[in-house]
Amino acid sequence: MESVNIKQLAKALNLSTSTVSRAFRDNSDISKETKEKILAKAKELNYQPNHYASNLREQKSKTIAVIVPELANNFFSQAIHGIERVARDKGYHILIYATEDDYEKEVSFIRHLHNGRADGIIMSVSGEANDHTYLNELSQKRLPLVFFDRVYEDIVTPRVITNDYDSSFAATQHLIKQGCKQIAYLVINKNLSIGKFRMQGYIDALAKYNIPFDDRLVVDCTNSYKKNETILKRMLLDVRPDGVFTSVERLAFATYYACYDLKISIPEDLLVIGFSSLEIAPLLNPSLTTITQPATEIGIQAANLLFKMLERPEEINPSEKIILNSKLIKRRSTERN
Amino acid sequence: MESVNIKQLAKALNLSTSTVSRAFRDNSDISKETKEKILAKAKELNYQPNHYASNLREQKSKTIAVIVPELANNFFSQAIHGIERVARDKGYHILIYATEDDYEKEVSFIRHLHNGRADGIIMSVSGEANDHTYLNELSQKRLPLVFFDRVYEDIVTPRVITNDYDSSFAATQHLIKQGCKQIAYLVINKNLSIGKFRMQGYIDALAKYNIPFDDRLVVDCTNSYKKNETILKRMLLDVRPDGVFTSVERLAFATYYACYDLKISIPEDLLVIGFSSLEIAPLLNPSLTTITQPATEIGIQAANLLFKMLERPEEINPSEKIILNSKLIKRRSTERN
DNA sequence: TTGTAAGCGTTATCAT
DNA sequence: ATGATAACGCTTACAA
Repeated sequence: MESVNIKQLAKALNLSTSTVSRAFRDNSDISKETKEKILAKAKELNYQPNHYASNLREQKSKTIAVIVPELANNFFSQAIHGIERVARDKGYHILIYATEDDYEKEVSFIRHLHNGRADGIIMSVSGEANDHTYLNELSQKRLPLVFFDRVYEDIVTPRVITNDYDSSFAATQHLIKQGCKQIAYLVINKNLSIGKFRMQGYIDALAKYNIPFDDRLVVDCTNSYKKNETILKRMLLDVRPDGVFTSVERLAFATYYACYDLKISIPEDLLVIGFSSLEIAPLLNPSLTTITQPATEIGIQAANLLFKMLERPEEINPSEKIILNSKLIKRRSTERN
Repeated sequence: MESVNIKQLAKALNLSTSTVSRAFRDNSDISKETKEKILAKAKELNYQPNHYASNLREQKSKTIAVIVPELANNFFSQAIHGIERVARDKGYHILIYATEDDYEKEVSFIRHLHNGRADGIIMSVSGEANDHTYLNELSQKRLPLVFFDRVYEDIVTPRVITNDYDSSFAATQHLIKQGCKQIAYLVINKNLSIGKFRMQGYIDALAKYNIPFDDRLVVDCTNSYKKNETILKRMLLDVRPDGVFTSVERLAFATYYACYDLKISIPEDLLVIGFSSLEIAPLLNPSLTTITQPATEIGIQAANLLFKMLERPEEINPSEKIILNSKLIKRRSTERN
């Protein structure tokens, strides 16, 4: 890159670098004339202030890092979309990191972000391990962090989550009211906060309606399509549930596929409901009853929270928690004829 | 951020900053002992070399920028996923920019990237304007650029695309062989290269089977759900096509919604085929026949191309073009009973 | 093998 | 209103 720097621009104008620099920041004293002259010449020579130099000098990067478990995922891509909008408005740049649910990667990303690359972090955690102390390094060094959706309960930092317990309760209750007695609960990571809260809602709803809790109906799934297929098919055949509640979108799809294969028809033989951010849930066969999280809004709020931390840290309560409501949208997959 | 810098680390070890610096880059001469001592202390003090200082010094950022029209989109999120994997392997960071099909934003992003923030750009263009000369500034300054999927034909730079013409031809031919005589072609931006190639495939396939081309069957859609609904419903009622070919995933969904509303049944009354990266196309009602682009692979190849440009620029032909094949996957939406 | 010192491109402080 | 200069944290000749 043979790009123009401030010195060359200054020389071309017979001015000092300080004057030129001032032209690019509004505050300082500078005559309108020279400022205009400078900006014109800058455009002509295609001058862009080098961000690395500025960042080094100013000790901030105008950049935030977003860490998510995966990118090719409706929920996260919508959330990132929300974050992007807010960040763009503020003139911030966004670095993206995907952990692929790998704890090592998560730690490594976080560690490396401590070098000034980003002014703050918005993260949905991988949840694959129990030692989150490395995160406390963040708070020591005051690199602001906001969690969204998937959080670590033992780390104190602002977060944006949804009313998972209530939604789960409502979802389970909905199945019960539709006549289900044997409701399977599909989960990927029971240890994750989200897994726990969602599961508790399920358990409590069963209890409320005096439906006995059955171990075999709580199904631990994985991130592998194939394994899930095996696990699910076995469960569907062995335990014969009349309802399935999936704590994660992907598992609802897996259930559909399994049912197609096994000629179990939804909703005649089995009712299905799931957490999902899928916009085309109405187009599924049958249309899928969902608990829909306001994914974009979650991203927006998380970003707003982070910027509040950056701009007015004193106003932020470290245990601030924004809770948004998911919506239960009833569709054919839970309709009793 | 009160983080440790190289000076403090050096002082803590009674060494010079240069020695410490050397410990973090493999090439230089340094004794194993001191190196280990340094790395140990660095870990203890949680030292991370400041990237902005390094970047400034080395004149490179180990960062690439990815510019896409939208984030909450199957195709782009899969492509970004592919890019991410490659970049991560190379130790690069990724900046994300969404143009929302706004030409101004595209220009602004590109312009601002000329300040050293990124070493290269991977972009799928917005296609909203005809003046792309600003992009030539890139090649003057040698900020490497790779296009993927949506490209500007008049800019010479490496690109990764799919065999759009062939796929379109095949899709149209498929509909014809299924008995369609009145095939609508739904497009969002006819001027975009992708729009053109895909449309040409459609036109040529019609010609091959002596089906007259009908203006009214080429439907210009927008990015607005509502407007598309109106446009589509009117077309479906007025022109009464027996087949619909959508050049973009979203328009296939729009067609489904419109058909549901109008009680037009797919595939009995209307066959539908569309470009789409939707992984759950088999779950739609009816399952959707798709031309599926290898989205993740496109991202991977685009990233590989960019890194080749960065690492061995002399080996790269500026008009290099990688063409990947999409797959026509037949499903219920184009089945004649 | 290690240390010294210059410089990457900016911006802030202090003069003028 | 403008200019000179030091400093941000790091890397790399060059010197020792």
